[in-house]
Amino acid sequence: YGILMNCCCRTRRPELGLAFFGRVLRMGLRTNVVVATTVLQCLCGAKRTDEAVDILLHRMSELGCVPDDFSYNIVLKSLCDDSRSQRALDLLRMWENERGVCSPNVYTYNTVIHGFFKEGEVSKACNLFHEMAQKGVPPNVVTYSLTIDALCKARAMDKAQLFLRQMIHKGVRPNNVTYNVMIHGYCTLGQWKEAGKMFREMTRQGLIPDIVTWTSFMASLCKHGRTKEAAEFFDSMTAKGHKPDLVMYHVLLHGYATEGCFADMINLFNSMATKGTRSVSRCMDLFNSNICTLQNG
DNA sequence: ATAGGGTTAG
Repeated sequence: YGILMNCCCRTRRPELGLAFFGRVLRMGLRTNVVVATTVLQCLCGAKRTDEAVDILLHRMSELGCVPDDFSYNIVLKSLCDDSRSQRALDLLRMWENERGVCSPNVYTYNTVIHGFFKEGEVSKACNLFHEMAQKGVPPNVVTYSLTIDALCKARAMDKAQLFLRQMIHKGVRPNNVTYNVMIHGYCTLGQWKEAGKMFREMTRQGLIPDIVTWTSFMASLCKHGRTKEAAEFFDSMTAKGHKPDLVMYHVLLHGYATEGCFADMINLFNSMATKGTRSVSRCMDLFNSNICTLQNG
């Protein structure tokens, strides 16, 4: 019945899963941590976080199963998504004090750090960043990436750059996400030259820019009144058979709309039905030449 | 079974 619960949860019918779970309990069937955690996922997916907290803290032990790290992390994420990261931190503290079989792991810290950054609680996020390392949970590529992202969004590109160097120094390899947030940060500020540097560093590491790299590049062009260049980039992409996704269309459509290019909008709208491929790896040279053009112009 | 990146509308 765990599988059935999971289905209810994933098909966005949490109430079905919960009703079913209630029946299972009334029938006197035993449950275990995995199934109980699926119930937590159901509740959190239905934005019923408080009930999930209640089950986590009280009902699970009544049912004879001890919450594990997955159970906690799912509820913590839900609290953070509700912009209640401080409540999440309180729960994390309770968990630590229980001194049970498991303790907060890298997922836990990443979840709450991300929550604090999202709420603008920068110092609380930074405190946790330092705390996790002290407690023997080293920050990983996700921790660094979300921290760098927060710095970029605060327009603190120098600090973001320092964190990037620090992670490399500590042996944590940046990935696409890491470089994408850096490139996005520089492009947003119109610092095309710096963005180009990041792009080259990224490819030098053997990383292949993806649809997110291209989309944020195009969006920045549009925001700087250079929709025409974004459109050219887009056209050369599609001409090579790469299939843009919905977000990319939105970006360009919005760019056209802003500049009053309604005929182009209609054309693009009609071409959305055209087929293409998903691969974007061959866009690298395109991006490179675009960046070069921008630097020279 | 859990964590991070791109867009728009209002």
